[in-house]
Amino acid sequence: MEDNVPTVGSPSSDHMDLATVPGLDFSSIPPISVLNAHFKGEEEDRVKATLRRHGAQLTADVSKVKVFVGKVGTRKRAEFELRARKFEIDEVVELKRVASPIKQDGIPHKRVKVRRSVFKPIQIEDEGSTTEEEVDEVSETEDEAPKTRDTPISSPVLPDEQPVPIATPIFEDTSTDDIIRVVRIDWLNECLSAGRLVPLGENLVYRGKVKKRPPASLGTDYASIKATFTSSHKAASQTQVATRPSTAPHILDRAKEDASIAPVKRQPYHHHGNDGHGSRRFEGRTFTSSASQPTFTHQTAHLLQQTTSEYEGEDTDIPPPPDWVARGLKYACQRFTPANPPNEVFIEQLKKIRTARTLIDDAIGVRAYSSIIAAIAAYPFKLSHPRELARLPGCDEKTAALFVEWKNTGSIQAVEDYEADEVMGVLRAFYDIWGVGAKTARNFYYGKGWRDLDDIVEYGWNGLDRVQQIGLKYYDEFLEPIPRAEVEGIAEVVRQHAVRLRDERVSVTIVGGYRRGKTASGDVDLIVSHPCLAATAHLVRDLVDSLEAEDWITHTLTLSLHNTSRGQTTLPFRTTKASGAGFDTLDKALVVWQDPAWPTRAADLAANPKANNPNIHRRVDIIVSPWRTVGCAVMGWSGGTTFQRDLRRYAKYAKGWKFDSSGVRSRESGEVVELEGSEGVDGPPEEAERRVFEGLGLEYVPPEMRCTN
DNA sequence: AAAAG
Repeated sequence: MEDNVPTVGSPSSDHMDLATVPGLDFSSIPPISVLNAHFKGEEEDRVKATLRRHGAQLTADVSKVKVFVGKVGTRKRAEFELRARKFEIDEVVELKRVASPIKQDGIPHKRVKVRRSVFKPIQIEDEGSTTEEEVDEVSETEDEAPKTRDTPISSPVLPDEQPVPIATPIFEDTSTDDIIRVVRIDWLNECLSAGRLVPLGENLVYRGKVKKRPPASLGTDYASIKATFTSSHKAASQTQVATRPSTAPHILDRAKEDASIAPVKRQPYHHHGNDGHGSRRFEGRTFTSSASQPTFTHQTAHLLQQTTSEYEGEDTDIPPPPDWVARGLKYACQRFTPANPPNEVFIEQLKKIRTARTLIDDAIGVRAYSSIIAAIAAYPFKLSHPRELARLPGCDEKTAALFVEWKNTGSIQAVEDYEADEVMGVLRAFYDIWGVGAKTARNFYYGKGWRDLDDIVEYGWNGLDRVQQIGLKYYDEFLEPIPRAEVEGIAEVVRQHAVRLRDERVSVTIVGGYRRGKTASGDVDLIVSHPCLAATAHLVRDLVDSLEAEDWITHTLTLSLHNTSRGQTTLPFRTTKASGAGFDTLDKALVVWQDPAWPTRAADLAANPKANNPNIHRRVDIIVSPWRTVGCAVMGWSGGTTFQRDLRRYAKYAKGWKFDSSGVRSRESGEVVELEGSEGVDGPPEEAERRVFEGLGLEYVPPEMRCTN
């Protein structure tokens, strides 16, 4: 496909032609620079070469550049790129566009959608690794990005904006202002196919007046990082003498700036979040995409070279790759991941970047970082050289660059930015409400204009659903870690009730973080089972009723009986899409738990029948599994998130199966694969779990070695 | 959209 597609004029510019088009001359256009975001491989070099061959004044000098070209789909993205390069744009000259529905009403959801599809996240090198449930994931993965526009393709620029398109020089400005433009790369292709300069039209994504240009840069870009990195020696000679721009004052400045525009509080109906610059400028900071972090890009080029040169000649000191790397095992379920790995401190930084990705609702970025984190967490040596890192699955030179930055400066700019960003703090607080995800958190901030939890309570309480109200009511309590002893106590209560409801043969297995060995858990996850198939039918409901009757359960957040209503069979493969990635395959109750007993209870109640129970509220998940698939249930609920995701991917790609906590099916025939026998195993659920590992062809991984998060 | 790992 690559070679057959006509290259010139390819709208995505993926195939910039190498030929020189006679008569095409860019020399009249102002100094131009290429935005490297979203470029793959040699692409950026090809674009630059093409421009150069046609006489363009290519420059890396931020004091001169007037035009940026790149894969930039939206105004917002353009703003971001400029901001990231430390341009201060004083005034945005709005491009008037015809009938752009999104622009008209500025619906935040749509903006998010558009923006998200525009940037390309860290790439994971292995073929299908970004996909778990490929249906919904592949579609939102890369490539379609540059084609996404926030205006209809045909929407012309209004006449007053570009008076007489063809006759007038394309980049002429009437004013003496320092005008900067961001132009979509497609324009270049259109020029190439036309054989002459064509009007910018819709390819002019952004135009603004520069208030302040950034200090002179190092002129190094990402391509050279890659080159340096891959070449492994002789880096020092290319190293330019340069110091890292002092970031501290900059951050402070911006923090101040941010504070100054920071919201007058309590204006729930005044949507200052949407329309002005106010909050939009917070979106898509450095952490939106490490693929395009010019802030550290040229700094890092230097740093990486520096590090690489520091390590020159020490290649032999790099430890041989661990067995799982050498054998090319790329799934987290194929290796041991302990709780406190040697590179924990670095991993903490990456987790913050991932959190930022979560909060900007960038699922792909979250997955990419999760893979990276999981791989590093399984790496048994303290990382000393970036090249060690880059051989791990999911990691590449960008990851290595982060490592170098962290190693050499003790911090990572993207993390600093995230932590200094007030908006992220607010979003994070909202996200921590049970029942509120990234979308809702963002809507609270950008849509409703709320700035803290009090705002929600004060202005939004009635708009919350029941579950969110509960989440907010017990906000602090749910964030309190639960000690192991208390987890065990809760499990024991559940067991007693289950025994009372059925018989002595019930089993309660504590899964989740507890089983991975955490000293304290965020919630309690229990798998309840019974060797008799009939005994587990409707058991969740019976349990909830019973525990509620004794005041252990104060609220039921969700109760699902899907499995029972299906006759407790393994979730069918090719079911309706709505049944999702397997969340509601087993019967379960997500409840709020509280110990009903307290020392002075009797007296308190005597004095006041409505006396308050002072005990802390806890989140408890009670999952009921039929015996014949408990192994899958226990396995599916014990690992860290990435372990689980990779387990599904492994089952899919290595076995052609669909793994689910309610069992395993063949993707080909749709038939149940009975890894635990048709009636389940004789031993305890842990024994059944071992059988599942065996059946999947996996080495047993003890739960304490599934700490991929 | 959100909940689980």
